[in-house]
Amino acid sequence: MKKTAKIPYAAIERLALYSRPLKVLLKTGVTVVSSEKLAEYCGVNPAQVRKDLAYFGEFGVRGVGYDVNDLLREIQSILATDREWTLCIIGVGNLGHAIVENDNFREMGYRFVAAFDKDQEKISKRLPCGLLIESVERLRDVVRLRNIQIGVITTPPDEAQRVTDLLVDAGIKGILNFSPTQVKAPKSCVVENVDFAVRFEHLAYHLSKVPLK
Amino acid sequence: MKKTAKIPYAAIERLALYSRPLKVLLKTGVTVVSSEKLAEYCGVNPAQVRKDLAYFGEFGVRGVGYDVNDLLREIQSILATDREWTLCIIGVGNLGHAIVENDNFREMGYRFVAAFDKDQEKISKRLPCGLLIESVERLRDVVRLRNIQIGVITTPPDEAQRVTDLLVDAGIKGILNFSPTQVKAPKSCVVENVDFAVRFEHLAYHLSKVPLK
DNA sequence: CCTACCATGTGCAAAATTTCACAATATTTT
DNA sequence: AAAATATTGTGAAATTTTGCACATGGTAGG
Ligand SMILES: NC(=O)c1ccc[n+]([C@@H]2O[C@H](COP(=O)([O-])OP(=O)(O)OC[C@H]3O[C@@H](n4cnc5c(N)ncnc54)[C@H](O)[C@@H]3O)[C@@H](O)[C@H]2O)c1
Ligand SMILES: NC(=O)c1ccc[n+]([C@@H]2O[C@H](COP(=O)([O-])OP(=O)(O)OC[C@H]3O[C@@H](n4cnc5c(N)ncnc54)[C@H](O)[C@@H]3O)[C@@H](O)[C@H]2O)c1
Repeated sequence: MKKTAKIPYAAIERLALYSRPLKVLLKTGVTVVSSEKLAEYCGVNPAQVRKDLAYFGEFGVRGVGYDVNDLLREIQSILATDREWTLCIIGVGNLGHAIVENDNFREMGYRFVAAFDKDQEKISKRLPCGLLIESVERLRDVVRLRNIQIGVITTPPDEAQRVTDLLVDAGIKGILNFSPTQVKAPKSCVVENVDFAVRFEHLAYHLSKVPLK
Repeated sequence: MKKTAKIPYAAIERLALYSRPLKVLLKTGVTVVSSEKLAEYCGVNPAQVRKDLAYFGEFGVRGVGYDVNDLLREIQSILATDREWTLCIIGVGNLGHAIVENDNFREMGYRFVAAFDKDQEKISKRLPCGLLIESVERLRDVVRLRNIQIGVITTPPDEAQRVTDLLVDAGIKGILNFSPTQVKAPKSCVVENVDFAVRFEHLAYHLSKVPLK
């Protein structure tokens, strides 16, 4: 594999996808898996699986397949989920609550160490996970003090850019924005806009092409 | 534009993206927008905007741009969000709760008319939006009775395929699966797997490539 | 009515991504 | 130990998607 081949954006996302069945196989006691099986579990082409993995190294054994445990560790190392990340959430509404309380994220190494809101009713309340909701006015200080790397935005869309600017100003390195607007930040801060309502719209589009009987 | 050009999957998702700033412009009283502006708001190339729209028709006026109101309606018509869809949710945990309670979805035409869980503690409780949580055992009957078209899965991943099979059996036409596993269904049922934890992993990957100071 | 101007719609080239097909290599069978 | 079988890694082909560049058609001002 050419050393500096450009890695498709989609390949990274598929890597994450591959890790899901690997975890299940590991628990089930299966030790080896082929690109064909893995592809089947994830609904992709086997050559795609092999090529995606080949961007990062040679993890398989010809004629045999991939060692489940090894491959999972390799993928986690590539995706940097083998380490701890410190995060904060801004906007503790229904979605923010769901994300912060999700055990899965903790297991993946995402540790929420702060939660901010601007609603006086919510500030100073404690979440089930133990996290205290703080005023968004404290954001800058708290981000610096607790060395927070990633900010997750779950405010309404009209507040999202303002919150982004606050986060950037506080020196945050990455942002996940769940509000349905594209926020912008300087190159020093990596932004991922996650508008998952588009998936509803995508489904509706497909259903509208299909006779609904 | 060639009549039967194959429409890229990504084009559909971008259409949804374009609708977000259009709604804001409409509210702000702006009546006309150029592909350049729209592209800027959405972080894409202006030619891309024009080409995406051209798959479906000629919505603009040369030398002028697009009428905000008209374009929004066209997009909503294409994405079939100009009509009502009836949905149910399976798994009323934190995420399921957030989705059902989200006003935005209702405004987009997604009407949740049933919520199912298997937890006896939750069954028969009423959600803030007024929806009653019902036993998943009633799924088949309720789906048919209330003419439900789309099922949204927010159960843990190890239950997702079972729930999918139930939904398919009940005759559902589309499924949105939010659990981190790829569920499979016959071609008669359109499935959209929405594993948004991959976006966390994607961000972590990028941050690990960047010096974190 | 003519001219200057502007932004769309689109043919075509470029780039990116996916898939094929097979050489390479490990294991199992005879 | 040779043959048969299995499955990876990858160059090259096929396909898909994006972006350029400009003709086209509409507006506005004189
Ligand atoms: N709920 C969902 O299923 C869902 C799905 C996709 C996207 N979203 C988006 O996620 C965002 C949150 O959704 P939700 O359902 O949790 O809404 P919500 O109204 O329940 O929560 C929003 C929270 O943000 C807080 N907030 C507002 N402005 C703030 C600011 N400047 N600083 C700090 N906190 C602020 C509010 O006080 C509130 O607690 C919205 O943009 C929504 O469109 C939600
Ligand atoms: N919370 C998040 O931010 C988040 C993000 C991404 C993905 N997810 C995924 O979404 C799913 C739900 O997440 P959550 O945080 O809401 O979890 P949760 O534990 O709060 O909720 C799960 C709910 O599903 C119900 N359930 C379990 N099996 C069922 C069955 N067979 N039929 C009907 N109901 C059943 C449970 O009783 C519970 O109420 C999980 O798969 C999770 O991985 C969650």
